[in-house]
Amino acid sequence: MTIDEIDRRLLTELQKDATQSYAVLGQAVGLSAGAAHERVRKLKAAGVIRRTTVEVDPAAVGVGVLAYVLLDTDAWMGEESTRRALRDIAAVEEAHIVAGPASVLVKVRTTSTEALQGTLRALHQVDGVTSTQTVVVLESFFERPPTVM
Amino acid sequence: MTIDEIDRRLLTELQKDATQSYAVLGQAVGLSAGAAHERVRKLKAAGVIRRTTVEVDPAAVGVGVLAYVLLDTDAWMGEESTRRALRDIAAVEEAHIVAGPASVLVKVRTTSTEALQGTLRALHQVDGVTSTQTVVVLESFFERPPTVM
DNA sequence: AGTGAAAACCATGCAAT
DNA sequence: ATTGCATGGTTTTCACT
Repeated sequence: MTIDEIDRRLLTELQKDATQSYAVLGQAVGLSAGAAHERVRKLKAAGVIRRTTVEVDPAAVGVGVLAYVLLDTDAWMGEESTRRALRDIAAVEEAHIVAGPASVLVKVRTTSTEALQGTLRALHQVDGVTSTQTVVVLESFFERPPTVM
Repeated sequence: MTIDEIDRRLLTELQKDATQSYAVLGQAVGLSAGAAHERVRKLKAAGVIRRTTVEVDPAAVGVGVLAYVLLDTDAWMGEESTRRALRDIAAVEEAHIVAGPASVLVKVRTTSTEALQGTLRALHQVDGVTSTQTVVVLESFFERPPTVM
C-alpha cells in the first residue's frame, strides 16, 4: 500500500488518541469525516494499522520490573518451536533474533525480582539456550509508539 | 487504585481490541454495558489505561530497521536534560536507565542502516555518552502488550 | 457498584460528483 | 477519491437498586 502525507498524519493522530471521532480526525488533517473514515478503513484493511488497543501502565497492573535479556545459544534459533517456547513465557513481551555476540534478545516484565529469576530459569530451559545476560531497568525515561516516517 | 479480576479481564480484552462496544465487552466479563463502561472510565481516570492507540506496522510506515543501543557514559544520566536529548531523537522509541556495565539502553527504529548510523552519531553527541554498543535486530518474533497480572 | 432505559452522538453505507 | 446525508448502533448520562 502507498502511504501519503495525509495518511501519515492520520496515523500519528490515531497513535496519540484513537478515540477521536472521524470528524475531529478529518479536521486535524484537512479532510471531511467521511474521507478520513475511508482512509482509516483502508489503512486497517492493508494491515498498516494492526489493531486498536489500550496502553496499560505496567506498574499499575503489577508488572513493575523490566529487564532485557540476551540469550546465548548453541543452535539456530529461527525456528517456529523457539518462537512458540518464548511466546509461552507470559513475562516475555518482545523476542528478536539479533546480529552480534548473542543471538536472541528478549524484553521481560515481571512482578518482582524473584519472578524475574523464575523467568530467567524458564529462558535457560528453552532448547538451544546456553547462557543469559540480563540488563535490569532502573528507570524508564519513556516508551512511545514508532515514529511514522 | 485497586484492580480486581474483572478489571484485569477488561484490560486484557481491550488490549486485544479496543474497538469493541461496551455491550460486547460487558458480556465477555459478565457485566452489563453500563457497568463495563463505568469500570473502564475509572481505569482511564486512574491512569491504569494511559491511552487508546493504534498499533502501526513499522515496516509499512518506512521504519523497517530495529536496533537496541547500550550507551556507556561518564556522567549520571538521570537528569531531565538527558531525557529531553533522547526524546528529541525521533528514532528513539524507548530509553531506560539500566543497571550493569552500560547506564542507558535505547530502542531505535530507522528507515535504513544508513539512517541508523545517523542516529548513532546523534546518540554519541548526547552529553555524557562516551561509547555505544549496538545490537541490530534481524527478525522480530513478536512484540506484544504487557501481560496483565 | 450494577441495572436498564433515554438521549445525544457517531460510525457506516450510499447516492452524487 | 471526496462530499453530504440517512440510518442504525454506540456512548454517555441518569434514576433506581
